[in-house]
Amino acid sequence: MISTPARVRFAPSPTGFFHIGGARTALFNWLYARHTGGQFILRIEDTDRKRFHPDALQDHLAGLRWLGLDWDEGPEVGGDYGPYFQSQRLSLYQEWADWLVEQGAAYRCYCTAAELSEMREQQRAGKQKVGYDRRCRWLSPAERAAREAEGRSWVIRLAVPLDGEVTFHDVIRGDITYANAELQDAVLLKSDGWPTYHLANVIDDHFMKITHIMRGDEWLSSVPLHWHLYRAFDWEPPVWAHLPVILNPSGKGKVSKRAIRTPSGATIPVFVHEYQQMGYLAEAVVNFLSGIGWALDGETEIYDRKTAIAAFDIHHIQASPAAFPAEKLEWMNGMYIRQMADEALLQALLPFLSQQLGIDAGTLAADKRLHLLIPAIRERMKTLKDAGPLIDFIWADDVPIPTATDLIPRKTTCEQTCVILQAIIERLQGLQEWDEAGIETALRALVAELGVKAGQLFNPIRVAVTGRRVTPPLFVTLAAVGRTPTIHRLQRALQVLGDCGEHADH
RNA sequence: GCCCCCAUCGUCUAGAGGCCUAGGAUGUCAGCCUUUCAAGCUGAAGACAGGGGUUCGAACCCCCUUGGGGGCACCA
Repeated sequence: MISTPARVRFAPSPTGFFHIGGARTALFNWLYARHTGGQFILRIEDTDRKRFHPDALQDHLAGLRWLGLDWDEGPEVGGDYGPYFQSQRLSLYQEWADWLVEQGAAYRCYCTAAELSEMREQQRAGKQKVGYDRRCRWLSPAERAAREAEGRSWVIRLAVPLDGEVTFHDVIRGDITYANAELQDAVLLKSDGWPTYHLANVIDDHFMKITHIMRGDEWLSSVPLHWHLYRAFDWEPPVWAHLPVILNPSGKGKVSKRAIRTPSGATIPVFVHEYQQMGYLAEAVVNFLSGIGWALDGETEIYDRKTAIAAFDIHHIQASPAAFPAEKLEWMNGMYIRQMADEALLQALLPFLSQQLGIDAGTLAADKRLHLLIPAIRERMKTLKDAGPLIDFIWADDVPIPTATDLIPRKTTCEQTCVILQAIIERLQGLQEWDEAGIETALRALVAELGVKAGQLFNPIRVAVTGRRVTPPLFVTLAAVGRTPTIHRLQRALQVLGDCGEHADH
């Protein structure tokens, strides 16, 4: 497919942390830029000084980098169309807002917050439509002069047409028509001289030569306003593509800014850095996110980003909202973990294990037991966080003393278990090499010699040595635990069983 | 309340009028494998919201209803 290089942007506002829904928007923009051989631009929309959060910018940059969504222009990399912080472009917005006023396409409004809220109050009381009544739009030059003389502050509002309608095109949804009468004379420049989103995004997209706007569907209703702005400036609007919102997994309501709620009542985090901290792989998250609102071919679920880039098509993005498929991410992350090479998995695991086990990462990296265990636990993990609880007993000074109930297999008596354990101890003590293969050979031979079922012999060992009923595969586990602790714990289990009279019925 | 958008298995999706007795995935359930738990393999149940049109023919086009979502700030 031949497409002209697109210039697209991701334009987060540093008022909060990088949200998983924002990551999907960023990803789609990035995929489209890479697909067309164009540019992915990162622009920081920091015009809300009240809600500014000092850590938000770094959180976004770190999150994008973690996901591997590299930007061609923006913070820390620069570019020919900067600055890429709106707070550094204020004079540009002011200049063009003034120009609009000169052209008669916008006007100064002197209403105070108190006046506006009183107006809304009255509208509600009178069951009228709530919205700015344009009282300042019709002010005479003398009235304006009077207000300015009073030293009243003002905002600049767009003078939208009072009748007629506007029809614009959205790639994903087709033509959409709004009646101008439904539109507000929106504020373009605030009284502090800072622009609102409406003004800033139109001006920046124009001067940054943005060709396609891909953003959340919550912006759809402000497009008519933007359309009028483009027309007032006599600028060509970019192509609009409004992405479907991501809903809660229940399908009820937009995913919140704080936590995702599952039908079972559990909550799932929403920030990109939380997914990283929870042990999700960036590649899995990217793969997963690409499948919300878009599909590679309708068949393939696991694919790398190169494949996604090659196939990404803006025209095949779904228009309907999608519930966040949380269980699918779990599965997919597990798939990615299973595909990792031992060494790569080990490296990915180190920070998590180090924290969970309280052991220095360097020490862990050099620990042969960990290397032994990696292949054994890989398919038991859904996230990188799952490894620790699976193997922590290896580094524990001691393990819980098992109960007789746990030690004695089904359809086996206490006496039989004791006999089996005794035989195991002797056999393991006499083992030449303490490694997985040697242990397995010896124990399987013992199963045959004693004429018992494999489980009758293996399960007591598992419980005795690890204190758990569920563990990684037995032989590699024993190899990792080591001979001395293994024998010791087996002997201790024998003591637990002690006088079998108490457990005779088992 | 007003405006706009949306509507395929529980969920993510394929489907651009005949390839559809609707495909894939996840989740669920069952069987196999098996030293536990997983993983893996096999199988099962599971959807075109409803009603009208248009057409020889509709999941796909139009209308209505219903349901869901989004927006109505000197926030983005």
